[in-house]
Amino acid sequence: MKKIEIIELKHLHWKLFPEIEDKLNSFRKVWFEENDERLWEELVFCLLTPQSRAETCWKAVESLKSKELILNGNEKEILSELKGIRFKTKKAYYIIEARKSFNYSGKLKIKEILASCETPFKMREWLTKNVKGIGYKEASHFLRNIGLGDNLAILDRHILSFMLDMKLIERITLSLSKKKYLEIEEVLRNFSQKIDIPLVHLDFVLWYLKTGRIFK
DNA sequence: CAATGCAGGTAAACC
DNA sequence: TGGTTTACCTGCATT
Repeated sequence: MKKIEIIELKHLHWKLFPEIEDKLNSFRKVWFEENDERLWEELVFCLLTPQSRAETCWKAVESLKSKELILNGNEKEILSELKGIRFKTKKAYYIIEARKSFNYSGKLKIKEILASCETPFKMREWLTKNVKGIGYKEASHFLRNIGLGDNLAILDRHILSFMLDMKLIERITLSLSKKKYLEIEEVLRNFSQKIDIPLVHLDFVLWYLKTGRIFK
């Protein structure tokens, strides 16, 4: 990716702002208007995403839905729908484990549990502690996708290499501990204020710069 | 074509 | 105890 100038970022953001807001509003509807099944689909998607293509993961989620396996399929059945997804054996296991942990006498209870956490920040803590396969990056991704990610950073490889370019961080480490994640997130939060682009918008702006598209 | 390198992470093992 | 390394596993681009 070519060197990005801050002025260019601001300009780009101004141009993309309405589209990004539309997208964010559609995410917000998930939390405020949709049911637990819909939240579960997003969580499954985020469990599949690491090191795999978003498009392939969406197809897998759609396939699980259409075959009515996403709520009831066993590990083997779920696995059979995860074609093309990296670490699928482990991910099928994570999906089963997560579904069990949200299951209260046959009913999924995600919204209620998250709501009891009170803030998105605490929800993220809860998710990383209680859902195997979900770390800070994917928890932030999930919360963003259901409309609660306004003050969270999704520190993926692209964002980190951007931060490196901008000299916001010194190096990219192989894995981020909780402490490190929160530190770097705070740096990006401050940067987003400085350049007057909301933290949750930054991800889309950079993605657009790289791919020419808003949606990911 | 085969070999190689490396992706939009996380948990667990390892000092 | 906490930072660092490794296993997980496959598709795809590059050589």
